[in-house]
Amino acid sequence: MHICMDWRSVKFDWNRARAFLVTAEEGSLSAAARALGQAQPTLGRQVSALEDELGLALFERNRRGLTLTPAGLDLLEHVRRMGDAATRVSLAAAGQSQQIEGDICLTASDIYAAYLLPPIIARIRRAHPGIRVEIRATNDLADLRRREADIAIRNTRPEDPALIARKLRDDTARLYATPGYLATLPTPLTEETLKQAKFVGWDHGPTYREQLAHIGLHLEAENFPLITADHVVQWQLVKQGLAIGIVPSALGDSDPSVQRVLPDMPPITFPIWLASHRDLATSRRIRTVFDLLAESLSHA
Amino acid sequence: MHICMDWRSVKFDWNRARAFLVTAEEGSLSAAARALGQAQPTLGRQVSALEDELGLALFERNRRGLTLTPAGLDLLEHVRRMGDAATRVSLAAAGQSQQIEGDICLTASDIYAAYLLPPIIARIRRAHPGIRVEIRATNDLADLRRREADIAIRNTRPEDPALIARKLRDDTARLYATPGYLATLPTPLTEETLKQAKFVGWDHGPTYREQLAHIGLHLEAENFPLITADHVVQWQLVKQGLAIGIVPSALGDSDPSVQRVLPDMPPITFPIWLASHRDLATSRRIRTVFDLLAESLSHA
DNA sequence: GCCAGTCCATGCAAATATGCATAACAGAGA
DNA sequence: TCTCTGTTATGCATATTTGCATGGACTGGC
Repeated sequence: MHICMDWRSVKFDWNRARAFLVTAEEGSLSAAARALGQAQPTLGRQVSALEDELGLALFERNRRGLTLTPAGLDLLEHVRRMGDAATRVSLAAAGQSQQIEGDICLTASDIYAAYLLPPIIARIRRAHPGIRVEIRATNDLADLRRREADIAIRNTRPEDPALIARKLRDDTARLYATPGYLATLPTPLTEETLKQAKFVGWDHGPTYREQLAHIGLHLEAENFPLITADHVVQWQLVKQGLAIGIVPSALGDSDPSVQRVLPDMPPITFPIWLASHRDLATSRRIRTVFDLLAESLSHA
Repeated sequence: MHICMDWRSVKFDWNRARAFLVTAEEGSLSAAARALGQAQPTLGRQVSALEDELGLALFERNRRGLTLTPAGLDLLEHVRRMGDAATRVSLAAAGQSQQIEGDICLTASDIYAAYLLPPIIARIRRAHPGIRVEIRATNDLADLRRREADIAIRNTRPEDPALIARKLRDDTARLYATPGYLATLPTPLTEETLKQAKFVGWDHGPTYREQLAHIGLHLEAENFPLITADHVVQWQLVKQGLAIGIVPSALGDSDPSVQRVLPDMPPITFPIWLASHRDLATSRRIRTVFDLLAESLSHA
């Protein structure tokens, strides 16, 4: 420790710096307020107070919002570093926490979150009522480095070395449709006649078709009149009898309103991975949930 | 900007992190409160609140003070990074400031601060009444990187590349004593007979004697019955007629109560440097004071 | 041209944090 | 042993900050 360290440079209100950071990153006071769970006037006043404190205009106030001044832009760079350090503080703190009680945030693809996770969440809640679980259902990979979630369930191998990951098992998905829809197709149904059927697709690109080509189904763009990146919507469309869709076997088989298309066709297989930030692994709560998830998910 | 960045990891109260940092660095809540200009209960409550927020014990509360827990120690490391970033924010902000009004902190050796600086400060205040000047009189080099001061007057060449430095001129110091004291010495006074005189020294080490050896005066430890690192005290001892001391020529010559010892002896010379942090050079206020100091100090 | 949706600024009441005064306690030194 | 200086904790009155409910201004779509 320094003999007589003075904290002149550290005396300014750090929360105001945070307000500035989030406002600048989010682009508006209102958005920042939403992100931070505070009121918009609060953020506005905090930013103004910071400007007064530093004697510096950080934003230019237009009618239509705020734009950073050059000074603000320069400062933002430094405040970002502060934010990064804050993230690491938070990570380390969560990792140190040995309490079972507290919040935990899981992320999974929408369909896993909707149909696979709920019974497991119930089990977690039963075992540890002190844990509050937040579920982030999204198909883009949440950034665990930035702590957008504590634990992620993914279907690809996480490559980030900052993460610890465990492969649980391989899951399978198959083609499903309602009997009503299948009746509209030519019989007998083969991989060849299936080319006249309609499918629900992921996206407009070719990746989905390539996936299907893997299991011997060569389709064209015309086969995909319905496109949605949301798997739950996909599943509901299939249940409505509008098209054939790829659905996780566990979900498809458990619903009597649909049946497998070409039951003898090999399924699509994909891995189930569980991932968490390395620094969080020391947290008792996160460890507990991680293990419970692993245990629950690994046997199909 | 990320599509839907969430600020979960940034939501915790940053001021509490600051409270923790300063408390840990200063060693006690009271010291931290003093350093931060807040009340001790405030710091205590902020730290407690942080502990609650993180669900983590950071300090062990003894009756006699606080000691970091292992978790606190681990966290401190990360919070330090936040503090460093905060320092840089402050530096950048100060550098961006184009206001003349505001605070500025100078540092100089005690004797320069006491006898050289005041008239120059008066000049600064006359020219720019909006500037408030704080003077940090200390003989250890203030750390400009940590912004313990904005501008430093030093007698050695600043080597830190983060600083901008300007050599103003060489200053001289000579041996002074009161006529009364000199009368007690053998006559005629020569470099040889001077070996029987007493001197005021800096420290117990040999550096002071080496300085004197440079100008042809070879003395022993016995010549230094008075030791003080404080030059102002040194000067007062000389004026009391207790011993011979090295005093900046400007100061010694201006005081009729003392006179040069061996007037023909070459003076000790040392440079006067002005230094400031590179990031601060863009500040109009600091630039202004820097230039004023340079102008005032460069002609003897 | 109007309407819905977005943004920021301001007034005011309620919640929150702060500072002061004080208590209780531990060690150093006379 | 007693004082003196240092620490942290607590009660309470006061400042400060916050959130809610507005108002005003702009954009884009119909």
